[in-house]
Parts: sequence; structure tokens; C-alpha cells
Amino acid sequence: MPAPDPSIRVRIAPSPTGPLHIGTARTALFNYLFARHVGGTFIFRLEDTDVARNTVENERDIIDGLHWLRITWDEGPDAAGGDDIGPYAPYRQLRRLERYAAAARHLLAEDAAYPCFCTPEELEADRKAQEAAKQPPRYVGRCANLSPDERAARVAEGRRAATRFRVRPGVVGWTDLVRDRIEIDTANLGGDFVIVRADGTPLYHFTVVVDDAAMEISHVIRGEDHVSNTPKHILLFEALGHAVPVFGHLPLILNPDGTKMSKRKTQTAVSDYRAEGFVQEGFLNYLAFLGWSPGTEEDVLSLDEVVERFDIDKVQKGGARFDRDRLEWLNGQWIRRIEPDDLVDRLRPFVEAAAGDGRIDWVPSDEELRALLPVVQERLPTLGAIVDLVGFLWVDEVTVDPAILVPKRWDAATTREGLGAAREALAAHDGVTWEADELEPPLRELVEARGWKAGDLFMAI
RNA sequence: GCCCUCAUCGUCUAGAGGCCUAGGACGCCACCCUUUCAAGGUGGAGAUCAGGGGUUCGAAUCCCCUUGGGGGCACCA
Repeated sequence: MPAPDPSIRVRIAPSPTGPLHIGTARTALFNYLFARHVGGTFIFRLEDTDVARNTVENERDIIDGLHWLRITWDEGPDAAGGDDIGPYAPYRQLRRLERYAAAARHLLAEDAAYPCFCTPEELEADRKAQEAAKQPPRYVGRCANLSPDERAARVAEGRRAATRFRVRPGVVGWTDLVRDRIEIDTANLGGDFVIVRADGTPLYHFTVVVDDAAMEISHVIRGEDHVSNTPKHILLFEALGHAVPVFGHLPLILNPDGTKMSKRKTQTAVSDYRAEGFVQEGFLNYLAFLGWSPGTEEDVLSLDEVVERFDIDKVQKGGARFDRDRLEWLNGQWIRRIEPDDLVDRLRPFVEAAAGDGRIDWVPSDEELRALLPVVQERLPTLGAIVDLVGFLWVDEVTVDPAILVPKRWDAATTREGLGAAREALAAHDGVTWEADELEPPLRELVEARGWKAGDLFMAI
């Protein structure tokens, strides 16, 4: 464990508009690794301002998923709907509304922002005109320089104003943790942008910055999709009079075909992988190696081992395609490392689920599962595969395709004859130990008597 | 349309000017082990380091261009 370094503070700030996404889990993991490697603080914050799309179920899914992955945080809500823990509470944006309002008032007072009375129709018309002229979309600045009288007149008309942040001309740059120097001309930002809606609710770009500033976040490590938004954030930090944190933009996880990861092409919900029987160790191991590598030839590493080796300098710049084969292989590697009692516990829910939906007729005991381990443990790609592998043991009636019973060198008739003869030969041994040593001699005798090959008969059996 | 950005086997990657006739892993193929299937072991196919120009005695590694990919440009997050 490194000595604690209070100056390092990172965060993961998902919004509960959907279940825990693989990309969010990966970003959370890298922030966690970064923090733990240097003894910094890892913060969990809920960006729940999108009231229309937020649900408690999603909140629970996100928190449960991170708990499952053993990604732990030092500050923030630890349970869905639960209390916030930490010196900068609350850690849910819905409970921080007054702070955003205060920050907006401050910017307004300094004329770093101004009220904008443009209607959605006006803005839409501007956008269309720009599109027709093959111009990049941007705010035209209609309300940027309204006189006090003009503003008062609009207010008198009953128009509600959104708050727009003034984008200053010039170049904004920063030294990114993974992609080095990036510089963007603010002329390409799309003009002054809205930070508070006309109805008074704050927008994302504003809330992240207000919160990151308030919570003294030192390093913002997030997905590459935010690179182009970073200048807006830097401008906001400056306007708020707060030191700008260090930024690091992680490459995105892509669909197998190289396009942006989508639900349609890739299973994106972490809970779905969990439900399939991916183990926490394997899933995490896979995620850690997507876009990062220890620079050695190691590939099966535990969370703690990855924490030890993690170095953000070794994070890849290009996006990484999701490769399910590799995930399954790693998962199998970890399943083989699980202690028997632990494995029985982990297998149980999958067997119960199979009984629940009728794939099997009864649930085996722990003893039975435990006894099967030597046979199944090293051939399970996922925990759920237990049912495919040996589910036939737990059904009332086994239906088998006769075709698969016929050994290569035999035909159906011979197989039927062989199986029948074997049953008779073994009938005498009913009630004895039924051990291999005891069963093999009579079967070999039978084979010899009929002129068969032992392999064929054994194969059929 | 504009801006940003990336580019090594099919995939994840090693590689920070000579250690590279480019290494490992997944996947694929073969063999060994095994009286099934896996796992494991061994070996193999697989990348003229996207293409083209430079710089250098020497470039996958540095620079430029081209091409291709990704991201962003909301009163979404």
C-alpha cells in the first residue's frame, strides 16, 4: 500500500439513466486503479439531474455492479437511495441544486454569463440556416449584448431566460495524461453555451465543473468522448476562479466491428455478464487489459496485482474492440482458480435459476455439486455453463438424439446390440461397488467374445 | 460542414532510433496427452509495423502529407 496522498482526488460520476454500462465500469476501474496505485481518494458521485430518465433501479444496478466488481470508493453514496458519506456531501447532484444556482448567479454578476431569451424555434432556425450554408452549428449571439432595457422588456413580455456562458476568443490547451498536448481554438466550440435552462435546471457541462471544483477533484479521468468538451470545462473552471484539474482521456471500447459501442452490437450491461456467469475476477481482468497493459507478458492478474502495476502512461491511445472470446478465456482461467467451497456457492444461483425456468427438474445439493467439481471446474467458460454441461443429471427424463450415440466405426444396430449386451453383463454387479475396476473386466470379456473393439463399446456407453 | 484525435498479426497488445529475421495472449490449424468433451503441453499459419515522402550511418519508433477509423459540435449526459 502506498502512503496516502491527499492531493490526489479522482471520481466516477455516472448518471442513473440506464443500468451500469461496460464503459462506465471501465472508466470507474481506471479511476480506481489510478487512485489506489498512488494512495489517492476515489469518489463516487451521481449525476442525477436528468429527472425524466433517472430511476432508482438504475441507481441500484450501478452501485450493485460496482460492488460486485469490488471497485470501492472512499466518498459518495454507498447504497441506492442511501446516505452520502464524505466531507463534500451531498454527492448527488439533485441535492446540490442550490450550489449550481449560486455559481450561476456569480457568473451572471461578473458578466461571464448572460441571460438568453432565444426561443427554441429561433435556435432551430439558426441551426437550419447554418446547415444549409454548410457552416458548423453555433450560437449566433443574439442575446449576447442586450442592454438592461432590452432585457427588462423581454422579461416584461413574460419570457424566461436561459443562462449562457460567454466563450472568450483564443486557444485553450492542456496536457492530457494519455494523449499529451491538446489545443483547441474556442472559435470551434459552437459559441456561447447554455449552462442553466430557462426552467432553472443546470446543464451537464456546468454541473460537472461546479462539482469537480467543489470536491477538489485533482485528476479528471474519463472517456475520449469528452476531449472536445474539455475546453468548455477549462473555461468554466477559470471563470469560477478554481484551479484547473489534470485531464486524462481514456480510449473508448468499440464494437467488434470497430464502431462506437452500442447496445445493438455488443452486450453493454454489466449485470447481463454477471447473469451469464462471468466471475468478477475475470470480468475485471478483461476490462483492465482493454486499453492498458503492464508491459510484461503477464495476462492473468488480480485486482490487487493490477493496482500494483497500473501506470496511466501505459494506457493505449486508440480505441479497443470488445472481444468476447478473450473475455471467456480469462473467465475460465479465473473459474479454475476458485476454491471449491466458494465455487459451489457461486454455482448455486445458476443451478437454481435453471430450475426456476424449467431447464432442469430439481436442484442438486451442495455435496452433489461439490462432487462434480473435479469433472466440471476446468471446463466451465462461465458459471452458467454448468447447466449445459451436466444439467442432464438433474432432469426427470433425459431425451437424447440416438444418432450421437453411435461410435464412429459402428452402425445403429451394432450400437443397440452392444449397449444391450453390456447391460446384461453388468446386471450381475448391481448392488456391488460399481467402481471402474469392477466393471471393466466383464466388459472386456464381452468385447472379446463378440470380436468388437473395446474403444467402440466404451464410447457408446 | 467544422474541430479534435487515433493508426503494430483477425482481436487485445509488447515496442519510447540500433536488443525486431517485430515478442506475448485470445482465436484458428496440427500433433501429444486422453477409451468422450474440455483443460494442459508442443508446434504452426498469421503484421512488407495503413500508404507515401522526408530526418538519420540506422525508423515500427522522430517530422510532413495522404488514406482509413473514432470522437465532438444540444435549453442530453
